[in-house]
Amino acid sequence: MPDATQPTADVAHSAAAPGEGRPRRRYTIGELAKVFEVTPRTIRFYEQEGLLQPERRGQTRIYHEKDRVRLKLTLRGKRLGFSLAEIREVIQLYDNAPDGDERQLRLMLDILADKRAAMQQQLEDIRILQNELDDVEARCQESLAALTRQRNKD
Amino acid sequence: MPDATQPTADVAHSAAAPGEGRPRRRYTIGELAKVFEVTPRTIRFYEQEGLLQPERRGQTRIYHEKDRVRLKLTLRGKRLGFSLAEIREVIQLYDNAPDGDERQLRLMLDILADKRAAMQQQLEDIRILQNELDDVEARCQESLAALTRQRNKD
DNA sequence: GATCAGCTTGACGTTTACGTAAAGTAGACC
DNA sequence: GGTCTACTTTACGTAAACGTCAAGCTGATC
Repeated sequence: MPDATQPTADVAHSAAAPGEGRPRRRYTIGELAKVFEVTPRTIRFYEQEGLLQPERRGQTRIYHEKDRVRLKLTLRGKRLGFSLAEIREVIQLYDNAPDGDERQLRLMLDILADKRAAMQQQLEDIRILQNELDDVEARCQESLAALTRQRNKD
Repeated sequence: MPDATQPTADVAHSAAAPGEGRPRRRYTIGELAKVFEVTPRTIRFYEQEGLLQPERRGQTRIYHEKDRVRLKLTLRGKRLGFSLAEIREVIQLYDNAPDGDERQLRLMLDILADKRAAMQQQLEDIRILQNELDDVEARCQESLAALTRQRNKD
């Protein structure tokens, strides 16, 4: 099932560098994993698939806000049934502002239209499924009410 | 990507039995496959997974309206990122009107609430993703407009 | 009656998205 | 300096959802 749980995803832990204006939060892989309720393995895998590009301090990875946002986007995409490859596409859309080429821009707009159509279809699908759930629930409630009436007859 | 294409799924082919009121449509596996744009293999697999129970005429499968509806439901579920196991659950919810047991009924209502929560989360996810797409599109349009202005300066 | 399209059942292969275990490293603490 | 804990890479394993043969049956048509 597309998991309905969504993390608040804001932890206060690493310190701001002294004399620095913005907090400039940094995360270890374990912290991010805990926050989003995934395993470190998953996060490394996403990196391997080109969805994340954390900084390296020697051998260990250091994640910044950008990475956190990307991970969040990734998990959201997964809840919507996107494959990692598709999510990567979206991410590349997102931070490739193709300023130069007009052909590129038009292509991008086309792709966006496609994604938008997919979203639209999803909305429709959800609407229908919700109706079906309503249906089942109504029948359940009815059965339950019938049972209760039955019992009160005594 | 959750496929945005959705088949109209109404073909006129098999005949109604003579003297019968309703059309009583029947489908071969190939017909269903074509209508929904999946392979026969997929449909057999869904049967193996307990999502479909077509009639058998000797060795060959015969699909009725009920099967068509189930297949449609299944594909809709897939577009929403449900696993086949979860879809089977929903289907069982759908045609198990548990008239008898109160405990069963209450459990069913709980499960329904869960599914409903998942749907709700999906709606939220879609809303957010649509906003992000809007964002990217706006940037694209802006770049494009800038290019056009540039060109018109000549 | 041969051929052909479309159905059937195995059975093994493939992709995706990780899980899991092994073996090593690096910093913090006693 | 030993011990933890949390990180690292490498590598093999696995579940889900089919794809892809292979080999055979079956009804229609030439």
